This record gives sequence, C-alpha cells and structure tokens, in this order.
Amino acid sequence: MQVADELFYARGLHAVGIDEIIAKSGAAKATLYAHFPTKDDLIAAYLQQRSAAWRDYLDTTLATYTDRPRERIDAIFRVLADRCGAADFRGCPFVNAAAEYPDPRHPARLVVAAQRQWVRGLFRDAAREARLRQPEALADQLVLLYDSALVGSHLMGTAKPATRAREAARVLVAAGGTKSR
Amino acid sequence: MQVADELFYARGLHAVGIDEIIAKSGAAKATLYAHFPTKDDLIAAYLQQRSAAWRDYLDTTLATYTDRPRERIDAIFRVLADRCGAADFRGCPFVNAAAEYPDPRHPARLVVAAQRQWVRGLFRDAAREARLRQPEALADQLVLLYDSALVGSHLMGTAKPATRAREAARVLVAAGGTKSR
DNA sequence: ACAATCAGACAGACCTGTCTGTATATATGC
DNA sequence: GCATATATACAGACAGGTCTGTCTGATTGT
Repeated sequence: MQVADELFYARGLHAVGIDEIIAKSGAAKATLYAHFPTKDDLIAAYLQQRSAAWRDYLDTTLATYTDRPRERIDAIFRVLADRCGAADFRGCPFVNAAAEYPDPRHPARLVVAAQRQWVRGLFRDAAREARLRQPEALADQLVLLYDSALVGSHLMGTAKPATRAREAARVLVAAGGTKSR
Repeated sequence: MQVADELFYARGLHAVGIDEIIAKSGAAKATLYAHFPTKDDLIAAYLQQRSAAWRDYLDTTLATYTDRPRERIDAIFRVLADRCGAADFRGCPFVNAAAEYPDPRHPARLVVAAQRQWVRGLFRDAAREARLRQPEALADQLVLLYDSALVGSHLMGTAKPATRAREAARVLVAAGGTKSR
C-alpha cells in the first residue's frame, strides 16, 4: 500500500500498473487482489488513506487554534503552503484523481467528494466561529483558494501560488465575506 | 482531430487509446501517424488547439473592454463562469493534462505552461492598465481564482464555484492588490 | 492444521506503433 | 481529352509490449 501510494501520487493513476506495484512492493499478486478486489478498489483505498492522513495532520495542527478561528484559517493556508513546498509535492491527489476519472460515480470520485466536503467544513466552521458575515459564501471562496494553492503550486513548480493564496485569503477574511461593492 | 478532442476532454488522455480515436473518426491509422508521429504529439496538438480556441474566444470577447481594464477582469470571470456552466464542461483541459503527465518536460506540459503564461498576462496587463497597486501580485491571485473556478466547478459539478471566484475577484480588485493588513 | 502469503504462469484484452497493398483525388504532360 | 505521375488517404494485418484479473501449488507464520 505504501508503494502504491508513492507511485500513484508521483506518476498518476493510469500510468502505474498493478504489476509495477507488485514488483516494487514485493507482495504477491494474489495477496494484493485478496486485499483489493480490483484496481479501482486499490485506488479508492489510496485516496482514502491520503484523506485520512491529511485530516489527522490538519486536525492536530489546528487544535491549538480552537478559540482563534481567524488565525485558524490562516494556519490552514500556512500548512498548505508548507505542503506545497515539500520535495515530493505533486499537486492535490484528489484533484489529480478527478482529472483521471471523469465519472462522478467512480469509487475514486466518491472519496474525492467526501474529502472536499470535509475541507469546506473546516472553513465554514471557522468563519462561523469568527462571526463573519456570510460564512457560507466565504467558506466557498476559501475552498477556491485552497484548491488553487494546490493546483497552482503544482503547475508552477513552486510554492509561490500557495503563498499568494494565503495573502488572498487574508483579504477575503478581512473583507468579512462581503460580496464586493 | 475533432474526435480526439472530444474523447480526450471527456474521458482523459490515458483512458482513450489510438484505436478508439481511429474507429470513431473514420481515419486510417497510417493517416493519423502521418500527421502525428506519436500519441504524445497528438495530445500536445489537442491541447494546443484547445489553447488557441480559448485564446481566440477570449480575445474577441475582451476586445470591447480595451479601455476598461477593471471591467475586463470581471468579463474574464463572466466568460469563465459561462464555460463552467456548459453541458460538456469537464474541468480545465490543461489542469487535467498536468494531472496525467507529471513530468514538466512532457510535450503536453509545455503547452500547459505556455497557456498559463498567457492567462497570467491577461490579468497582469489589465491590472497595470487599471493602475492597481502591485499588479504582479494581483495577477497571481487572479490566476489562482481563475484556476479554482475551473477546478472547483469540475469537482462540484456546478458552475457555482466559478460564480464565487468572480465575487472573490471583485473583492481582490476592490482591495487593489493589497496584501491584507 | 489453518490462515495468510508467496512465486509465477496464464488468459484475454488493450496498447502504441509499423507495414503493405489498394483506392482516391489532383496535377501535369502530350 | 486521356494517360501518367504524385500526393493523400484507406483497410487491415502485424509485432511486441502492457494491462487487469485468475489460478495453482508451495511456503511461511501462528
């Protein structure tokens, strides 16, 4: 599973075949299929694991901001920028998976959708706790910036877009979720 | 080429094979390979064509805003939201391609990079002409929102993220490219 | 003994790219 | 106008590799 995780993230879901995962992990094919009946199941499990790991990490990091929702929002973007600057960063595994699997009913897409709900929940809760006007609209906008930090940093090959997203998020939070003009 | 365009966009680059394109287009394999020596060449051509078409469309649409740079920025997001609401919308072909081809030197990625440079140029030029403070930083932020409109609308299956991106862009433009606080 | 895993062969489908001979459209020369 | 040459496209077979998933018999761990 660890090998699949690395290969899928680094190279793409279609680009990595079962045989390569097996060769690199040392597992037997029958064992892999015993645990994951199809490749789609393996992919969904890979995404689920990524989702769970990211959630755990963010939950832990944000725990110190429980009573400071505005700073919590900024912290999310700080953590994100750190992630985007990591040596193995290759974009958002969820966005990447959605690009490769257009069908919203695909098992991978279900994991992606759930993950996005969770992220949006982070922002919505923080916006509410900060008593910002229109927390729902602001949450939506912050999710946009979250996405774009990941996508932009991937495409540009630097973490600069994540930094920019963080700055933009500050502007939006400062504006309090107002629809401009 | 038209068939390849539709299939690649709708289903993904790896998911569509040469034989399927041939079967659906009525062309002979030898003809296809006469025009495009490898599948990668075909993919790059597909993206190039998408890029050129989008540029032409945006250039035409924005021509009426030549002397109104602020409104031009908003118009970009309006056009984008229209696109995201189209029945055949399946995310950003360029972001999708980057997800499937991690190597920045891949032919597809070169087209993607050029396309992104062009988009950023649109925003930077408009920000300069509008005499906004920090046009470069603002352009970066607007590109982020542009990306996120596309990605978000794809993942959510509605054009609502594009609408939200437009609102956020207005906030950023109103703030004039300020780094918050 | 049983459960889990392994090594590795297999099946059938699909993939990219190569090749041959044929067909069609167009241009050129007489 | 007709014959010929050339350019372009076609039908389809082929090669070799890769893919996902199935299966068998053997091995290892508890």
